[in-house]
Amino acid sequence: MTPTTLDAYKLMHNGILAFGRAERQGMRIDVEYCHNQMAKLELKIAELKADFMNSKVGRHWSKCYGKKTNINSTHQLAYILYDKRKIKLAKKTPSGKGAVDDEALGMLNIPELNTLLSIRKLTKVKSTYLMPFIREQVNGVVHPSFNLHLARSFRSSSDKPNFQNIPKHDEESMRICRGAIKPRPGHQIIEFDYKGIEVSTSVCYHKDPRMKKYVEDPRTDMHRDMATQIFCTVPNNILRQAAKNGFVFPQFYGDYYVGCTHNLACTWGKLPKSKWRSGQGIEVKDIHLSDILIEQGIKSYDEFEQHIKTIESDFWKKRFKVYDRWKERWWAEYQKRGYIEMLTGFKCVDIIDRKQACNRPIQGSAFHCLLWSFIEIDRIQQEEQWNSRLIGQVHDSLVMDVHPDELEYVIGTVKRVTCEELPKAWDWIIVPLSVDMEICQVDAPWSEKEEYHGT
DNA sequence: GGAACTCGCCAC
DNA sequence: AAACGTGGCGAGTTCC
Repeated sequence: MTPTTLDAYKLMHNGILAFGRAERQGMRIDVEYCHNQMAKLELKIAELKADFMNSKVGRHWSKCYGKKTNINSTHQLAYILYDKRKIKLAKKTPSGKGAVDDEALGMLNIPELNTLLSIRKLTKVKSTYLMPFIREQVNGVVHPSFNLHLARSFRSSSDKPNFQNIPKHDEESMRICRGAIKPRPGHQIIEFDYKGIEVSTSVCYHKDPRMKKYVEDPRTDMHRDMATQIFCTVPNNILRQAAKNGFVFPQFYGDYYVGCTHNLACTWGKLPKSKWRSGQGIEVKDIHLSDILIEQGIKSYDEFEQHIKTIESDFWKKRFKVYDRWKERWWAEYQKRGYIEMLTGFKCVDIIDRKQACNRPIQGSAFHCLLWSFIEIDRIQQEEQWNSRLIGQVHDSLVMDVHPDELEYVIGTVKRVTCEELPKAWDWIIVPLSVDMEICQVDAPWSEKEEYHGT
């Protein structure tokens, strides 16, 4: 039952064939829509650009660069802001120069820079998504590649066009980009995604009883508990999300309290890196975050950092101490043997550091769960000659183009394969699995997706 | 004229 | 001791 290297090989082999069929199937692109959206974006970008060039920074810029002024150039912008206008660096790039990314510009508090951020966002949508969709489509269909031989974590990657990074969280970008992707006529797009598959997979390695409980018992909620501890209040969904994306996942990936504090305070809590006053930060039930934390004796960013340091220590040394010990053992074993062995049968022979040694088996095996399911659903879809088709995959989710008459049957089959048959095939899976679903109406583009709870 | 680099940003 | 894991890719720039 424990997969061997031969099993691992077969997973790759069958995975490539299944992905090949999805690639050949491809997905419809509404080319006319793309052209219309691009025209709209160009107009908006031109307006915003005119605004910006009329501002103080904009005029200074064109005075320095004349005809060579390029609003897309980060180098030029950094030169104008930091060398010409002598603005104090808000932030540095990894190589130590003045940063001009979203966060850095936000911190400078110069109104026209917000215009620049809007321009960047729209330009990104146009040149990274809409233009490649048009470039890559053949007769209105794109055929994204899904690669199994590139990611060192044994995940997949996707290119030409990349199907795995289409905007989802920013509502406006999501609407424009996913609005271009449509099902075949008379069909509908459905996406199934494994709920918390990386956390579940990690439990299969370290078997931490407290994390196992969180994964097994639907009445418990790890992210909500962490949000309660971090923000010292009954958390709403925004704070829960903040705890999840600003603390829990970064901690799993190897971040530490300094980085997490920055995530939680600046990115999510909208709190400054200073002493806090009443009325700062996001609002939670009519109360500002700063007031909640000040009430608890956390009166400044530095005190919040100490608070998070304590929580980090509690997280690894008490709450999930079995997971913590597993990381030590796992790293020691890698150092001794020179490779790590995944529960899916893969040997990862590579020069890696501690974080990579602990992350790869988890990320890799979590993806292998999806891959196994993809292969099996692909097999059934052929054998039973479905009209519905697998068309893509995003690490922990699979995307299908389904005929409405087959919808209920497809959902039943996918749920059975992903949540029942997979754990039967791999007995190392010691936690229950579940999937969430998003579905679009017949003929509707992917932007119209909605959570689905039927059957 | 292309390779290689930096920076920035999208996804999980 | 140091400090976020895995990808793709566009745009600008520099080097050869």
